[in-house]
Amino acid sequence: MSTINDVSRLAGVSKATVSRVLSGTRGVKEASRQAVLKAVEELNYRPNVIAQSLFSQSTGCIGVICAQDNINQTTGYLYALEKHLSQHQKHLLLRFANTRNDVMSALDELSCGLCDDILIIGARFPLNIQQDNVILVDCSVSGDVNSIQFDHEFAAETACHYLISQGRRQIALIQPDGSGFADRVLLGYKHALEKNFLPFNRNLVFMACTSSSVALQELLNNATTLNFNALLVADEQEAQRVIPQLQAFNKSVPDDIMVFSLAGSLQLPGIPTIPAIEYSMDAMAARIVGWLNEKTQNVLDSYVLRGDLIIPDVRRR
Amino acid sequence: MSTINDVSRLAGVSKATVSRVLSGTRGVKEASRQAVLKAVEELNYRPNVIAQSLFSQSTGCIGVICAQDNINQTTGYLYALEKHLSQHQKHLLLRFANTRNDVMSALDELSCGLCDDILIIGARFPLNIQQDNVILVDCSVSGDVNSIQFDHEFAAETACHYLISQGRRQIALIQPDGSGFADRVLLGYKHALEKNFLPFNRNLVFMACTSSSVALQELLNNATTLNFNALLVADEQEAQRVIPQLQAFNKSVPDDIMVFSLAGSLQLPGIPTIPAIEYSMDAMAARIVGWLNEKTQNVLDSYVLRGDLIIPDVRRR
DNA sequence: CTGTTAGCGCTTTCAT
DNA sequence: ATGAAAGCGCTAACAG
Repeated sequence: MSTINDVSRLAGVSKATVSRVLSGTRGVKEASRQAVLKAVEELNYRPNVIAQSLFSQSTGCIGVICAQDNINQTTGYLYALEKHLSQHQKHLLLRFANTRNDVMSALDELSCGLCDDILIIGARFPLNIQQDNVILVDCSVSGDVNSIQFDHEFAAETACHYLISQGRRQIALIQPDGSGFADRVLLGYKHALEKNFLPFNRNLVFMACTSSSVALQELLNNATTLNFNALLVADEQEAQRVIPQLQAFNKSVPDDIMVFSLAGSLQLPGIPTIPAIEYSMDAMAARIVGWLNEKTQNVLDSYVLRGDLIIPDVRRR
Repeated sequence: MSTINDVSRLAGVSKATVSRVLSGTRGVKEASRQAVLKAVEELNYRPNVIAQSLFSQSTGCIGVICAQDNINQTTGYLYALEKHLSQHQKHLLLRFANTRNDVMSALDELSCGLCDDILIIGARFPLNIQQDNVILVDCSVSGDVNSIQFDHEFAAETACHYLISQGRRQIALIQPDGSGFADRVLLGYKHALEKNFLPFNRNLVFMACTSSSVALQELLNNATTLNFNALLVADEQEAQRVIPQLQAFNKSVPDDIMVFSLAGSLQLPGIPTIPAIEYSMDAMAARIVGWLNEKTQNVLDSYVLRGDLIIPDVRRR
């Protein structure tokens, strides 16, 4: 690989001039400009970004640590993030980490000058981050650090409003263990019931259950006394687990029971689409990149992103 | 961030000694060793990898350009690659690119000293790569450059053998347009038939079709004269597209028609598992990282990876 | 065993 | 307008 020295020698100018031509920071005599450009072309010279980074003290690399339990969900994040990052000439450094320890050591390995900033996505365990160049995205808890969280209360409330508008007034709710958002979801759920003058039936609600199928089983066992015609689950994965179980009980979806996912649908071919709250990965990525570019404003501090209600297009099915 | 200068000053030794203690390359008097370690601890010093990279002329970054049309398939690659790369203290720089131009410009942007090597994954368009630090993985064509390809002939032959062993002797084959492997698949298909003394019926074979559903429709329309009880499709996505279409025609899967995916199954919950050829992402990643570490041997040059036959566990369903 | 010195490739004052 | 020189943080000869 040729260096700036090779170019300056060939062009008959100094390194400084070459640098100036390429960065366009200062005026340069047209003659030397052409000479430099010609030499650059001839040698196929590309400035070494590592040397530039050493000087500028920034690499343009953003570390992304994916801690999601469901790896397939990361794709949406990564695609949106990469798109926005590359548009701003930033690079995405990818790491996967399943445990707190893994996240911390990944964080450690990326914090030695390689990454300007670091994103941690989807961690469902307590993290105690001190560094102010770290953003927590959709993580369970957050201390003083920057974070983007999803508005789970809003999601639950929106979901219930929709279900009620569809004539579903007995809404069951199954919340998996350790999500850390269970209280917010319950709040939204209750608000929606209140606003619709519907009673709250605690037997329809399963909080922090280790197994959603056990919870559902219990729900179904009591189906004689306990009528329900809608079921709120945490995410698409849960939904796909729950639907066959309902069908095995001769409950048709969505006719008998409408299943609603509180966190996005995968939109995979072959999977029947169900109503869901979806979070715009694009909005999230835009927000993040915006913050990365102008760190001055601390707008990101505990930013809450609201999801959109997505209902399946019945005509298409 | 503290530098090696800060450490050397605090420890009362020279930069060189600090460097030696940290890299452990040379003997150092225990006293100064301790002094350095103490200073490092106190200042929370971490060597700047960018400065190290500038000197060593290598960053430990591996660029990964995902050109797969089906983004969800990238997850498997990325997860396996990241796991193996991080085990060898290498970093994964992620890019997505959908077109030839996008791939080329991504390649360009990553080839300025940032990445030691670059992987291009799943490109289905012609690429003319010159650089010898680029590996093509599961790409349609490859020139003189390093590449890992999947053994599509073997996959098709294995698939047919399995189907025939299951009593399916009328095997239809639908190959999407532009895969670039159609000929290899056809070869494997024909070989399997030959070895089982079965006739080749060209009406069962749809090569380079723009729409698999149109091809299937044609197949189904001729179903009176054209019996088939197995269907080979390119990948899981195709399979999930095709199965509802079959069912809509009152063909049950797999009883009437066994659908077989030639490139992996997604293993998502809620999706019925079908028999498939799966490629071990782990084996692939291991192979790649092995090559990255010892570039001397050119074993990778046009390496062909064989898939494994995966059959659904009928007892579990 | 350890300090001095010379770079890795680039940018940027500071003179000229 | 442009060249010389300093320096980003680190490593490795080369002397002591």
